[in-house]
Amino acid sequence: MAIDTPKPDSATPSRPTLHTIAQLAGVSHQTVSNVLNAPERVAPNTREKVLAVVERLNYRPNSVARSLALRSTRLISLRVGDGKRNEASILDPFMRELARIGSEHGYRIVLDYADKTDEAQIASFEDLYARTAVDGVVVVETHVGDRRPAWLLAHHVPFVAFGRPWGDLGSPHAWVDVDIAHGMRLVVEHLRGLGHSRIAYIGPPLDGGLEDARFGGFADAMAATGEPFDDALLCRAAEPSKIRTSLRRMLKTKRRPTALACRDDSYAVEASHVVTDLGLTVGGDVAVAGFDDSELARRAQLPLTSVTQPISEVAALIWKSLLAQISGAPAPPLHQVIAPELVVRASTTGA
Amino acid sequence: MAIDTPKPDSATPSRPTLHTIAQLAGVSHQTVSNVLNAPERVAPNTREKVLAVVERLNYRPNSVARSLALRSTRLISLRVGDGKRNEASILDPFMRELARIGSEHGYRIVLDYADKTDEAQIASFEDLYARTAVDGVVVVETHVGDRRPAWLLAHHVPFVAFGRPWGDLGSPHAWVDVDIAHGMRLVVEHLRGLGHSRIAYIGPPLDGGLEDARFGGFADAMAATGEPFDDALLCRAAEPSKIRTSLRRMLKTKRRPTALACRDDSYAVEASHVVTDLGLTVGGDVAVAGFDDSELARRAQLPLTSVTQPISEVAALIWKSLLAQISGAPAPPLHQVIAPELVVRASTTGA
DNA sequence: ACCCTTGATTTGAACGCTAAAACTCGTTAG
DNA sequence: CTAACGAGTTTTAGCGTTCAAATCAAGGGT
Repeated sequence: MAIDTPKPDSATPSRPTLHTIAQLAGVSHQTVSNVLNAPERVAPNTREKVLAVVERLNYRPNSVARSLALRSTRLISLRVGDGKRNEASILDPFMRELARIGSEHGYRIVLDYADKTDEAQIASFEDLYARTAVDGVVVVETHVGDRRPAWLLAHHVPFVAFGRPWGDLGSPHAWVDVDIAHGMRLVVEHLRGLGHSRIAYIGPPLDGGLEDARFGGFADAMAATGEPFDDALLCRAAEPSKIRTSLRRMLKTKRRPTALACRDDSYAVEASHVVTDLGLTVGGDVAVAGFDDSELARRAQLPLTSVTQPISEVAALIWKSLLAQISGAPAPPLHQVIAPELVVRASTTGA
Repeated sequence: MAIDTPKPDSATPSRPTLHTIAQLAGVSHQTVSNVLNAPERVAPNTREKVLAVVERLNYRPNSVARSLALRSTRLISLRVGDGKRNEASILDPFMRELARIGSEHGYRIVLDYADKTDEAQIASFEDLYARTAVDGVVVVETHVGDRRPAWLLAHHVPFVAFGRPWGDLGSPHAWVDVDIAHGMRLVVEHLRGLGHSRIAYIGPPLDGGLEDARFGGFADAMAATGEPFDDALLCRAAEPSKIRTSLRRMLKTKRRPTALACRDDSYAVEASHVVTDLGLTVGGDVAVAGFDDSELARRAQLPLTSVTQPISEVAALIWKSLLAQISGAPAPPLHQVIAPELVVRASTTGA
């Protein structure tokens, strides 16, 4: 058995392989593999002998070769966009959290760039699938009429959606979502507890999905805790400038709201600006509550009462389901809503 | 030549391989490979024949097998942390931009979780290196005494740093950085142009690197454009609360500053709050300028004048250098500072 | 007619790993 | 005394590509 003549002095010293270790330890390559993957199969003293060499050369199995043999990349795809049109600020910390938890299981997140449209994302999935480039996918920003879950399901790609399947909660795919209605209820109960009865809702137009749930949660909680919601106190627009003018008008009316429940921190910040511009005080004259507990909320002039998105729990559940799907264990798909929590700050209680 | 008996009806239909295509097209697997990678080598009519099958089956070469044969993963590692301690907000859009540009070259960004310490990150590199898990690395948040570049250099790992090598600008590794001194000069010139002579600097303590450059750029520009910087107008602290008390005191003095140049938008937001708390107006009584042009700046009560971080250009240069290093082309390492631009908003010009 | 070239294609080996089958050899049972 | 066993180990055969060398067919020149 000829021993490879080592290359003279290549710039990049070639890394050791199973074969290298095997030769140095005087065993076969498979024994080395066993030491690493199924130590109980090999006799204690050969194990020691092999491990000594492994450690000396700081050997680690080549992950590409491993992926080929095992048909598993240990990579999960997460789509990113150009971030131009206000892609939810909650996604960045979520991404980190996914990466963090994944690393505990030997998995990594790979960023796949694609436009926001379902078609673009499905084209991306198609590519990843055909090339077996990832073991699974995390889908974010689900919406009404979302075509992605059906495609992934049809192609047996392991995936979990962050966001419920609008329209069909019983869809046979795994998803996790935050209980927005509950979050809104917490906001309403908090404001009611402070004595507010005229509470306005500030948000974007309905979309048949997420926005309906947010507003619906708010309206339901209003009805359940006292005087139901008064439509005159609705301020709904997509553009910040429209929000401003519309809210300004509302705040000038005789029976103006004493509290504003906002769709998210971004709207809440906008609303706060209007309040102070009118010479009113946030937290004093008008209570303002946001949603998401983003940096925006924490860093506002008067820190905003908000609702935390439990992204750690969401990420943990997503991994749990993903890993289960990948391992092929037959299990009922994950369908879970997680209750968020209220964070009370000065914007509702006053300074 | 026996044709594989197709498995009856496996749940996941196995994807076509080169071999599959070859059989259906009646050629050898290598010809199929050539059609895909070096079309000029194969006769036009066989090419057509093969392409027809490729398209019919929607075949794409398995990227793992390709990686193994080519010894290239087309993956670049970017470290992420838990985001707990305020990891620069500029990094999130930067990450997206890296992913976007990479996708144009068939490369992807993979998130590798590691603590902020150099040691933790080097341990991560070591692992990636030994397993040949990536083709290169993007290093961010360089600092004084950074141990990462030396390690990567010693192991011939292609990498580019976003951030100059503090202490040794001639270091033989590739880096890109934003010309912070120039950014500060733009701020100072802008404020001078508005007639301000008493301009304060608000920032964290010096660190011998980045912070010195920021403050130095400011002080130099001050000296170059009129009255040099007055040490009494320095407000330096790491904690937001200390910034607040210290700035409050400064603004109550007889010769208070009429403008505040801040280390970044985060400090600027903090400073703005102090200004309005004292009953003064931002943009009127006191001009406030930030740095980074982050969401915080755009969404402030009075939008902040700030300095844009040219992350698109930075990302583009990083890819250019990375790809060059990976291709092995001998080229002088990239050492480049990019000039940022000033974005004037109401916080300095008044509403 | 013969050899040499050229272009198109195929064959064989390699990339570095794992799974499964095959082999060794000291024990134990029949 | 031999057959069966089983723990430990090696051998063989992939995984799906690419690269390098080998083969083949068709001309072209002498």
